[in-house]
Amino acid sequence: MHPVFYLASIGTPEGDFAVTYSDTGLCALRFPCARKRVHEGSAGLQKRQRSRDPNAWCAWPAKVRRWHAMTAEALQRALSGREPRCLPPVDLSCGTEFQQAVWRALRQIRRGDTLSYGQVACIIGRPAASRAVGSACGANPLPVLIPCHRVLGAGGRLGGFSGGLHWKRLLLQREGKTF
DNA sequence: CCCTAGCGGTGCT
DNA sequence: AGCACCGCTAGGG
Repeated sequence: MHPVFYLASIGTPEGDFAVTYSDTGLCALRFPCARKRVHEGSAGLQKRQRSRDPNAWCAWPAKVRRWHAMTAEALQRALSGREPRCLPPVDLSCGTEFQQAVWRALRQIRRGDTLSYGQVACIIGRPAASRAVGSACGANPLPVLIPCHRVLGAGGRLGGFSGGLHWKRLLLQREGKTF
């Protein structure tokens, strides 16, 4: 059974986000104007369908269309600093065990809260792996929705952000944090 | 502010 | 197996 991905985009005031669904859930989201392709280099993508093609859109399983509607609403809410009401099922299977452990931890950080990379490392039981936590955050396939922007450097430093620090600042600002 | 050493996961060769 | 990345951190100018 070959993997199937469904590609779409979500328009927001900040631009168009690209999203990808697998047959088990939402699996990737890219910031507007981010050139990097999702799942590049994988053996997958045998079959893919774009929302720009209305016929392809109609051919999407109902469940995926449902997920897409949920994702669009969640993204709008998250971008305006509110907590998403609900998310579609999420497919994080592209990550290693370590990365998935980090991503799970990130999902527990509530709006308006922040942790340091070191604190996340402690939470997942690898207190010396703060640097690796940073790498795992950078590999987060669902930025914004999995709030890697809520992880800061020790001592309240802003730290990094793969998608560009302006996004991190904006997201934190929308959640009432000043940077 | 800078620099350094030490750290752990990941991907490429 | 080795190695060069990295969204790190603590310590010392």
